[in-house]
Order: sequence, then C-alpha cells, then structure tokens
Amino acid sequence: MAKRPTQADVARLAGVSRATVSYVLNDRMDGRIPITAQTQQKVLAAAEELGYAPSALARNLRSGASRTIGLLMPAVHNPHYWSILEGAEEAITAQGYHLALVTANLDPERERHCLQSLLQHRLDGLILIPTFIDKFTDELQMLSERNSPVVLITPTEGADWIFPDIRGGAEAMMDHLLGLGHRRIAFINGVARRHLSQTREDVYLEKVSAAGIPKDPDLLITCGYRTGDAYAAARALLDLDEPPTAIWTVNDLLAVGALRAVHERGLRVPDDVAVAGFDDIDLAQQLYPPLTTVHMPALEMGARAAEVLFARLQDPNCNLMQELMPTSLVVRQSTVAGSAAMDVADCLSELSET
Amino acid sequence: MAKRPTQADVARLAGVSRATVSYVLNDRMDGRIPITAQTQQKVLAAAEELGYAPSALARNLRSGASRTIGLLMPAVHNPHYWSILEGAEEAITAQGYHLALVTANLDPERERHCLQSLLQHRLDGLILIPTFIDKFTDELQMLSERNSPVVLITPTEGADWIFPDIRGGAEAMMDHLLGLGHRRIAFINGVARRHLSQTREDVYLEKVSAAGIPKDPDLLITCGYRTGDAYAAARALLDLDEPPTAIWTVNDLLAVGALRAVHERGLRVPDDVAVAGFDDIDLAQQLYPPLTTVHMPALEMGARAAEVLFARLQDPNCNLMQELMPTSLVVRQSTVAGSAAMDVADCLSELSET
DNA sequence: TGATACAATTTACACGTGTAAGGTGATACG
DNA sequence: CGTATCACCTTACACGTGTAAATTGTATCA
Repeated sequence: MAKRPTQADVARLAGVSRATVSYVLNDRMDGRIPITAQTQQKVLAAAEELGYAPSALARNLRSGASRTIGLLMPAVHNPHYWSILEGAEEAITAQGYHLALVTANLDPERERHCLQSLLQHRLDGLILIPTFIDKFTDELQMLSERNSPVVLITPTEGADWIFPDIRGGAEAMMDHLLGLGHRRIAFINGVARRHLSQTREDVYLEKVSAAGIPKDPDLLITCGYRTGDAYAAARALLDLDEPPTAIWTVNDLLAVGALRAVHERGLRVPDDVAVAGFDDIDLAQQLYPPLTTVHMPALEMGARAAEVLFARLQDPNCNLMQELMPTSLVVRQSTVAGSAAMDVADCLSELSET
Repeated sequence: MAKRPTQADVARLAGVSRATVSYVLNDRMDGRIPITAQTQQKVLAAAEELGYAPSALARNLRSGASRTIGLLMPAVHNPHYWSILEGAEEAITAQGYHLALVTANLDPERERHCLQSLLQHRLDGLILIPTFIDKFTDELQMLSERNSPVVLITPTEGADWIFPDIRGGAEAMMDHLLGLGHRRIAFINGVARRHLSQTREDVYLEKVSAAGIPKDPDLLITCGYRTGDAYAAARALLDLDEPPTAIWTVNDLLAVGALRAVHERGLRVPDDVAVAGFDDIDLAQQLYPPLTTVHMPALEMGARAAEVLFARLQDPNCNLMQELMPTSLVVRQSTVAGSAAMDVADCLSELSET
C-alpha cells in the first residue's frame, strides 16, 4: 500500500523545495547552484529516512535518455549467444548503463514483436543478433531514419556491425582436416536459418573440391538445429557403405550429438572417426575427447558491440564502424590423438590481410 | 536527428486534439467516449504516416505500472537457469508484459547492484533467483513493506516462492544407486554457494549411512563450480586405492567433467563406473552415455513463478503462495547399461504426501 | 420558443523528474 | 545612501501520456 516516496515527500520532510532536493541528490551544485552544507544534510537525511529511490521512468522521460541498451537474442539454448551477452553486459554495466534483454526463440513473429517492443521503450541503443533480419528491413529503415544507434551482429550494408571472420575459421578447419589426410569428410549443417551457415557450407564444398576429392552428396547433411538432430544425422553417416573418417558439424552443440553417435557405435575418436565443431563454447573442451573447433571471440564481440554503440552514441555522425573479428582454429583431441593438440595462431582475418 | 513523433504530432497532422488521438489509439471510445468513424480514420492514418509508436516511458509514468517484470539470474553459464528463464518469459510475454533481465554472474556485489537497479525502474514485479540472498534482507524487507510483488525461487519465510523438491529427487537418486548395488558412491559438490547444495549433500550422507555403509570422507569432494573442477575431482576419485563404483555430481554440468575423466581412463560407463547428475538439462540426454539425473521442472518453475506473480499482482492481499514442485528421477544409460533405461514415475514430493 | 438531452470533442490536470529563470535577503562598493 | 553583486533557494516549465471534467454544437421535447 505504502507508495514509493518521491522527491516531493523528501522536500516536505526536509522543509525545502523540491528543486533543492533534485539539485542535492544529483550533485548539481558545483559552483553554479550553491547549496549550504546544512541544507544538503537535511535533504540527505530525509531521503535516507524515507528510503527514497528516484523514479527511472520520470527521469528518463525528462532527460530523453534511458541509459538502457536493448539486446535482442535469437535463442536461449545456444551458449555461444550467452557469451556474447556476457561480454556486452560487462561493457554496458561498466558504463553505468542498464541492459534490457529480449529473446526471440527462433520464432520470426516473435522476433518482430521483440523488435517493436524495443522501439516503444525509449532505449538509447540496440544490439541486435538477428536470425530473420531480412524480414525487418522496414523496421531497420525506420531506425536508421531516426538515426537511433544500432549495432548488428551480422554484416549489414549502411549500418554499424560486428561479425566474426567465419570464412577464415572455416578455411582453417578444412585445411586442418585435409592436412590430417582425411578424404571423406562429412559436414552436418543444422541451424534455424540457412543463410547463417551458408559460408561454412560454401567453404566445405570449395575446400573439398580444391583438394580434388570427388563430390559426395551423402556426406553433406542438413538437419534440424537440435543436438538430437545431429545425433540422427551422424548415425546415418556411419551407416553409409563408405562412412566418413571425419565429421564436421556447423556448431559445437551439434558436435555433441555426433560424438554420442560415434561412441555408441564403439568407434574411437579420433582414431576411427575425427569430430570437429564450430564456436568453441565452454563445453567444447570438457567433452570427451575435448573438441577441436573454431574459436569465436564471443565475449569480445559482445564487448566490442557495446563499445561501438557507445561511440555511435557519442558521435551520431561518425563514420560507419564495421568490424570483422578474427577467429582461430583450436585443435584438441577429437581430431588429433594424444596430447599433441595445440592452439594454432589466430588465422588471418580478411581484414588483416592488407 | 528526426525525433520520434508524439501524440501531439499525430494530433496536429490529423487536425484534432491530442486527447482524441489518445482515445482512438487506446480504443477507449466504447460508449463512454464516442468518436466518429471518420475521425478515427483520420487519426489512424496520421499515426500510420508518421510511424507513431507510443512512449512506454510516459505511459508508464502516467499509469504507474510499467507492465514489466524484472528477473534476476545468478549466472548465465548454467542451462538450468535458461530453462527457468524460458518458462518465465513465455508466461510473461503471453500476458503482454515485458521482461527485464539482469544477471549477477555469481558476484554478490553485482547481485546487490542488480537488485537496486530493479528497484529504480518502476517494475510491476520481480522474480528473483538469488545466490547470496542472505545478504539482502534489508532490501527484501523494503520490498515487502512497499508490498511490491516478488516471487523468489528459493524457500523464504513470509514471501511467495517456488522451489523444486530437491530432497525428494536426491533421495530417489540415492535409492536408485544403492538399489543397483553400489557400495562406494562418490559425491562431487561444486556450487557458488554451499547452502544451495546442502540438501543434496545431506541426503547423500543420510542415505549412505542408512544403508550401513561406513563413512569415507574421500568420497565426498567439494570443488569449484566449473566443469573443469569436477573433472579434476573425478580424476582424484579414480586415483584412490579403492575408487568409487558410482559418481554422483551435484549438477549435470559437473557430470560432464566426471564423464570425461572416466572415459579418459579408458573405463566404461556404467560398467566400471556409473555416473549421475542433477537438473536434467537438455544436454544430459545427448551425452555419451545419456546421463541418469533428476529432472527439475525448470520450465514449469519459471512459468509457475510468473503465474504466482500475476496472481499477487491481481490481489496483493491474497494468501502466501509457496509451492514445492515435484521432481523425478530419470534413469538413462550412464547408470544402467543397455536400453533398459526408463523414466521412473514422479517421485513423491513432500507436498503431495499428505 | 426555451429548456433539455445527447453526441463529439477539447481543455485541463496529474504522473515524477531535471533545470533554466526568477526571486530575496545580505553584503560590498562607488 | 543607492545600487550592484552574490549566496541561496524557489517558482515555473517541459518531457509524453491517460483520463476526468468542461465545452460546443445539434436534435428533441414540453
């Protein structure tokens, strides 16, 4: 019942005007608005006694800035996104900003809904990790016209974005597998939206072809995005007359399913079948055997996205910021037996090969 | 540069007063405030043309309600919490509410900071999954005095809460392991705050003792909360002169580390060493072998927490709602070889054994 | 015809805050 | 002594919205 106290309540109790309360509580009396130390004490005491906390609503309405960044996540089930979130949150709270998070759960209609929800709250900026972005060109257009600061985690023309050098990482992975002598390499592709994994699939096909290996459609499987889907896919691969000697999955989560299928058959990893993933989620190095994968700088991407956002916030007219972040191959025991595994130096990103 | 349009802009364009715009846009002309269809059209057209979206800030300030629920999560790294989040978000957005999420990352100071941040924004209610709750009694006291609706995911006197029947699940697990004939059962306990896992440890000790097995301190290991910590702990267990025949970890994430350690030694699961976890995260059934664990109704807990919150919102004076949700043992191949695994019927929760 | 009822809209206030501009004594200065 | 300066505080407006109350125009009725 007891309503939250406002500045007016504090003012009444302290016996001063409401404006004085505002000035004191915001430390805005540096020379320009002088206030007696005694008055300050009265105000602070009154605020303390009432347990006054400012209304962020009114403050934001007045100032026009919410000091809040909105973050749109595609799904909660992939740890990769959580790391991006973690990096972004770190940077955002370090600047004294707040974070509003919405998750679309791989539902396009819901993603649109989330986007609109973010628009209604007067957020200072948005970080978008879109899945179905191509459906929201008009919303993005509107954001751009109002030049609201937005950073996308996907390459987008005419906008600020951050993205990992997926191509570089994928090439390093294929070079690694081919370098180990594998000739029958399978690729399990399962994501919510095909275009998100297109580069990896392209690289797979290019590298196989470049190695002079005849194309075998059986080795390229497209399945659902769940780990169980990859499990089924891997079983199918192992059932082939001529099964693959290496299985590369489009992300680490799917690799878990592949590993299970291989183990279940009593096959050894990597001796009978090598397995590799993509993303380098925390779990990857805890699996048995620890998973060879491509490290995505998820934390750094989140942090960098926030930095770019703040830069744009500070200077709305500064040049477009578009950054491809370097990835790196991480070799572990799922492709190379024994303790010979090592981290290869960061592969060259497209940006750094000037 | 172009500022967001307001109702005033729409009113100007439509040639009507701002109040009319408000009435039309909120469908508040049911008999009491009649407005011509023609005027409605003008307003709607103008709003469309300008791309008007209401300011949630101003609306909330005026109405006193933000239609937003705050959710405090302890960490982003445990999938168990994601599922709670998912369930809560589902229920919250279904009611047309928004979700503001903060994560404390197992840092007590940060948890306090998050809590205060939630207090400043005029949120309609809070769902708290606290780790260091005992440090925030005064904040909770204040919330209670203002009777702001709060639902805790931990048993708390005098507050609404939802909690899984951890004791029931733990007992079922120990009965299962003992029933399989295991006499040397190890327990790996690694969490951010000891009291969160105390019940499981208690049950472990009670059941071992009740089975007439002499207590062996070597079999109870307390480690860090990371998967790698459990890996190290499991290695230590396997190095014992008389290693355990079963390893139970306090949660599924730690079980991944234990599984890796066992596999690495070339031991078979479950023939040489059985492994079990707790939580039943999605990953559990995708591991090799699929993990025996205790199913926590995480999704349902999140959803139920939201329901309880809405009930409290609707009737601030209704009776306290405190619910222990049933858990169930899920037997998979990590403790029982072959396909004999099955889901045991929900174990009796303490509430249901009247 | 004058009073009354009703439909359609507008005017006016409140939410809680930040801050520019205005006021009021006291002191300093010409 | 008159006036300008200053320290200290208050009055007043704006942010964008929801909604009660007042206003205007029109049709109805005695």
